[in-house]
Amino acid sequence: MSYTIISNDSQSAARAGILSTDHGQIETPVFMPVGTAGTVKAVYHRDLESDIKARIILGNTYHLYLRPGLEILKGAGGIHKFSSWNKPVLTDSGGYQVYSLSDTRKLREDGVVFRSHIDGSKHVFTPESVMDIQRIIGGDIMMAFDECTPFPCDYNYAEKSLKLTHRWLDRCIKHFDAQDPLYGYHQKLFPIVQGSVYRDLRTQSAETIAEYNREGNAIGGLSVGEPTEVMYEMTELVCGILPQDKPRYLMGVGTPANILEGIALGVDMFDCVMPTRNARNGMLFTQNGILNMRNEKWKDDFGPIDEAGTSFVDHQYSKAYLRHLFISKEILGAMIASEHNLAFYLWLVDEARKHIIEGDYLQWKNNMVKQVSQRL
RNA sequence: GGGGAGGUACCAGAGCGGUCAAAUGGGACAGACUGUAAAUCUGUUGGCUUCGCCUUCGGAGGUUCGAAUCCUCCUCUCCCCA
Repeated sequence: MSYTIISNDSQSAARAGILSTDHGQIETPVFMPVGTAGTVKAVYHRDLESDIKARIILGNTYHLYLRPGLEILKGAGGIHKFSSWNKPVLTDSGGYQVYSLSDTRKLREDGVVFRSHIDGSKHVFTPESVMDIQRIIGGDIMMAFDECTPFPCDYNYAEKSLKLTHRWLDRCIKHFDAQDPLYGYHQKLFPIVQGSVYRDLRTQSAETIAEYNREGNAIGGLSVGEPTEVMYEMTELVCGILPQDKPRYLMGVGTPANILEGIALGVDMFDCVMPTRNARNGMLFTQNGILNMRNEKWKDDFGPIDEAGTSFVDHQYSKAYLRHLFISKEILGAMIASEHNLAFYLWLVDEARKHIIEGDYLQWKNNMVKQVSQRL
């Protein structure tokens, strides 16, 4: 895997690049649709590839480990073959589940004891076992096992958690480097910066992670409820420390505006459930703003879903029809909205890339942030 | 013609003398959602000058300090028998 920067923006930290993997090249900045359980919910792989133009998708260690389980994944020959997705995959480590499933897990030095949310059974995740599991899942990019700290989070806990995450990182790297991939293509490991909302902890973490000099680096523990300005502040701080020549991945972010701001701060990769989850709940993101498709005002709007949209769904279906589908709780509504939102997100990062290369990113971004944040 | 059951908020449907502007569903409307335990969750849903007041439980009277709840008549619906 290699990362090549094509263009650096002169007015911001934004850059355009190409990340190469054995399953293909990823032009950055990029948005990675989330496919937790081996599926980007409600979207065909066919559409993900040709209509949405997804360049890489996510899978989740915790969820795939519980279902279908390692035997099946191994038997299938990894997640690409199992799900018939031949482009790159990034697997999250389960560190987010340490946060989101905090009611059903116990944190220890060695690792985390989880209670399965499916059947209550007990499972232990250690940095080593999480590396092994991600080898079996077979993602092109694997993530270090960390604790995503909650917000708010007091300083003492944030510091303690950060140190644990760093010790785990060291174990992840040692174990990862001692193992070969199982399916004949390369896998890379990205470490994750933590440190909550504290500048000194973030600095310390970013410096620690920079020293490992891995193929890419991630920023975690943000977009968990902290003020947006704090998220930007931490991102800027960390991007200033992480290696310039390696891709930076801001985990779990975010809204279209968050992504555009993140790019300006030097982030190359994003993922978020928002375009898919919110789509299933009736929310559409467009370059002109946000729509709640359940709202009564769309009931007789027979115009296209999004005149400026790049997906076929934008022109094939009307707002009135899509509203009807949501009001009627028809599955097709979730499918159309998910496809639209993802196509929009991919369009957005693609436009960002063009403007970085053309040299007017900042100006374009400032205008676009205003547009996409409007409520329609 | 005879016998029986019943008419409650947008719909269905509890309530059967005061704690009822009226349970619960559904529908409608609005909001939330950021490395997915989410096709989920939350709020509102008679009116108003909204810590209170006014008008509501088929219609009209009546009993009572007090009625959606009891009585009388009217009216409408459904079921059974002829």
